[in-house]
Amino acid sequence: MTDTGWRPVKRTRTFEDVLAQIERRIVEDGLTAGDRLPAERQLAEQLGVGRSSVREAMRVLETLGVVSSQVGRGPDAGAVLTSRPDTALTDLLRLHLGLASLELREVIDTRLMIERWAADRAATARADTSALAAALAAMASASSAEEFVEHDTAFHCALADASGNRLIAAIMRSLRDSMRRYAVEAVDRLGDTSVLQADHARILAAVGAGDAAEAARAVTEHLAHAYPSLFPPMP
Amino acid sequence: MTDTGWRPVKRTRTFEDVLAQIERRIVEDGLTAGDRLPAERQLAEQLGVGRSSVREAMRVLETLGVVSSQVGRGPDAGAVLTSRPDTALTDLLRLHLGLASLELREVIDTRLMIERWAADRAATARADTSALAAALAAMASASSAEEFVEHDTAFHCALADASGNRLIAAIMRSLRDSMRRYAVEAVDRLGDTSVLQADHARILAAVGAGDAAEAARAVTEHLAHAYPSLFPPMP
DNA sequence: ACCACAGTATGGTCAGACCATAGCGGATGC
DNA sequence: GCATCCGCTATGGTCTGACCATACTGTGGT
Repeated sequence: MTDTGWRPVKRTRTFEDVLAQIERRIVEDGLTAGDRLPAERQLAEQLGVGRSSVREAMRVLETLGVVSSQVGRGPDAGAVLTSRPDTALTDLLRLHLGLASLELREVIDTRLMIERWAADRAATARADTSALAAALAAMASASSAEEFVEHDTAFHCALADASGNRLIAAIMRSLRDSMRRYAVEAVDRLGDTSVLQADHARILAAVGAGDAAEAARAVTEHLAHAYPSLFPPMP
Repeated sequence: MTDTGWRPVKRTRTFEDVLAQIERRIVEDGLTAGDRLPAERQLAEQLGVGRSSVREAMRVLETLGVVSSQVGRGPDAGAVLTSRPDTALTDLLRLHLGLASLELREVIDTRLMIERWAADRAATARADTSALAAALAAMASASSAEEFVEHDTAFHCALADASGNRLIAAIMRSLRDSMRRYAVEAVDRLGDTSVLQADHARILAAVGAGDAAEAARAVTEHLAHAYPSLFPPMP
């Protein structure tokens, strides 16, 4: 029962070693998006491992949105460092929603939190609102729920972008992407999108006017309109 | 320039097909954490692909915190569905911080946003504060910056847990894990942790008293104390 | 009833082969 | 001289088959 001083032998899979070495190289050499990694075969030989282990490490890095693999030959071929945290986050959320280890309520609450913050920031910073206005206009001419949600997503992602925080923007994009199905259902259930469009216009106006408090309020009420079942009218 | 009607042939790698089918099975069969996936060889045969493709799909799922592979034999061996979104998020953030595609400022801003929200929620819900109190006590007897940060992390994660939102809690845990290095530096720079400890006590008290506004204020000031360079004193 | 040991299903790894892709570069024709 | 074509080659993608380490299963002996 007492500590014998023995520790279980750390079982490090080969690809994890490869992963660690690649990460070390990224940090130490200061590699950034656009830089190339050695070819799989070359890396395998240099590290003294099989190509499959290198491939599994690459697969992990690709899943995390850090590298992108291109076949063929030339400067763009091979494993190139990228910066796509949002696709990785999207997959993460979608799978865990499917696994029921996350509930829609939790995702929407998170979205509300982020969006209030982003609206506040964007308004305070007097951010450029042209992308917001463009999405708003596109929404007005949407002819289906799918199309509406498409531009609605663009609007809200533009709001997150306007906050100036890329992590927030990436999380927002992922939340929207993984929720697309539920958003379309919500719009279908509502039937009429005029309330939502008015909300959007109000958000845009508040951000444009630099009124942070009003922007946050507008966002909050907008989500309550879109998901009335999750935000019951307060007494 | 105009649309010719031609679409680029979708290049679907085999492992992506495998991935899609596994995901479909998870959703359609309602699989959840604890359930087992077929063995790699069996899956490969049933899908008519090589084992390596199945392995790469497994690697992706493992990276996303959805499955966990165990060697050996028996009920616990093989690929078992799990629910570890936080480890996946941690890797994601750490790598992107290393890649310099995210800045520390963005991460800390995100943390402040989350923590204010969590404190508000925990206070409003009158959540159980025993985990917070335990971490606070442990911090008081810490003898090194590393140890202090360890319990500090526990405190803040407990706060996120108390919000009742697992996604928020997972993001919080990941933010802290990927920032550990910087947190230790910050504590070292401060030298004295008494201010931070007083902040923690204030947060705990506010949550315990159900004072949401005060809890959010306390959290905000706490982060300003911990990272004075990022939150310059307002005029 | 217990224990030791062979059996076996599992993931982990490697080696080698072949394919598809796409840029590179020399050969060819004008 | 220039443009075009076509083979070469480096790259990732995939499959096969083999072998190893691990850890449970079941059997047989005590």
